[in-house]
Amino acid sequence: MSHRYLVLGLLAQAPMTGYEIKKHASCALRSVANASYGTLYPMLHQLLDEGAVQMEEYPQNHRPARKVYTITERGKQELAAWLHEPAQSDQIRRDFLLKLFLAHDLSPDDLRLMLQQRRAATEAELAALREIQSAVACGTPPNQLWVSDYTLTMCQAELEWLDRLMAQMGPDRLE
Amino acid sequence: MSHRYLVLGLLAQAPMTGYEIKKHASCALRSVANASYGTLYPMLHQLLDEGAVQMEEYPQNHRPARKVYTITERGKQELAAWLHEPAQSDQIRRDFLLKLFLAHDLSPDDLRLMLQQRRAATEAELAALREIQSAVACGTPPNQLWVSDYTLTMCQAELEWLDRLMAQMGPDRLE
DNA sequence: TACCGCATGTAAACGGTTACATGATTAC
DNA sequence: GTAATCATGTAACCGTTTACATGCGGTA
Repeated sequence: MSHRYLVLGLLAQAPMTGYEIKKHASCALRSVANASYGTLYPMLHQLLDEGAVQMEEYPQNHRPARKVYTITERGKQELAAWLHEPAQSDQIRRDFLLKLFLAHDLSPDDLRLMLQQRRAATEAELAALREIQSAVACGTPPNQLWVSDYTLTMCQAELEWLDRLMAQMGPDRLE
Repeated sequence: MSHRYLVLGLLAQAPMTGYEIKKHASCALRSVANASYGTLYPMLHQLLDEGAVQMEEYPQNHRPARKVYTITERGKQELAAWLHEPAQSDQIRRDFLLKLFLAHDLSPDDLRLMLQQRRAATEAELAALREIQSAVACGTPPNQLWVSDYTLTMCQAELEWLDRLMAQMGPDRLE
C-alpha cells in the first residue's frame, strides 16, 4: 500500500509521468522504497479511476504519448491523512543478518569472508549515497536531505560495527 | 524464499515443531525475519515433500499432535550452500522515512510530532532488545548475540540522529 | 471470567516482481 | 555498433498476510 503514497507524494511535488516517478524512486528514494513499472503503471490507473489524480496526454512522434499525471484535491487530502497517521514500524528483510544468525557451523574463514563482503557492499552504498547527496545540494527541500543523511548515518554506524566485530574476532588471516 | 532458510536454519540447531519455529522467529529473530503460520506450515509441508526435513508425530490428549521436524542431510546441504553464497542486499520498507521524505507541506509542529513518535518507537524497540539480550546471556552462540548487538547499535545510532535533527530544528515548543 | 499459551492448519486476497512486448533517438 | 534513454504497458507467477476454524488447560 505504501507505493500508493509514494506516487501521491511525488505527484504532490510536481506533475509527472510514470517514467519520471520511477526515476525518482530509483534515485533519491532508493533507500526508502523501490517500485517497478509493473507496480507503478497499474497504480496510476487505479488512482485515476478513484479520482485521486488527473491525466493529460501529450502525443509524441515515434514514441508512446507522455501521460502526465497531476494530483487532485482529493488525492492531496488522502496524502495529508496518511502523513498525519503514525508511521508503521519498519519492514526489514536482511539476508545478511539472517545468514549471520544461522552461521553457527560456518568456518571462521567463511565467516570473515561474509563480513568482508558485507563491508564492501555497505561501503559501495555509502559511496552511492554520497554521490546522490553531492548531486542535489542546493534546491532540494531539507526533509529530503534528511532522508539521505539518515541512510548515510546508518551505513557509517554499520561500518563501524563491522570493523569492531572483525577486530574482536582476531587478526586477519584472509584477504 | 528466505523463509525457507529461516526454517532450515532453525531446524539445523534443534528439532522443533512449527509452533516453536514461530516463537523463535517472533523473539530472537524478530528484527531479521518474521513469518506467520500461513507461511510456516505450508513451508514445512513443502520441505517434507522435498526431503529436506523429516517429521515425527507425538499424539497428545485434547490437543493437535506435536509434529516435530528434523533437518535431513539433504536439508543441511541446501542450507550450507545458501550460507556460502553472497548475501542479497537488504529489502527495507521504512514507512517513517517515506513520510519524512514526502512531508514537505507538513507543519513544523506535525513534523516534530512525527520525529518524537519515531523516537519513542525506537526507544521501545531498544528496550525490547535489551530485554531479549539479558534473557539469553550465557549459552547462546556468539553469532546470535551479534545479531541483536547489530540491531541495538542501529537503534542507538538512529536515536542519536533523531536527537541531532530535533536539536537542529530549534528548541521544543511542543511536548 | 477472561485471556493467554499450546498446536494444528486452510483459503482468499493482496502486493509486488519478473519477463515480455514495442521501438525510435541519442550518446559513446 | 552498442548501449542507454525515453515511454508505455500487460500477464503470469510468487510469496506473504490476514482471517478463519478448532479447542483444551492453566493463570490472573
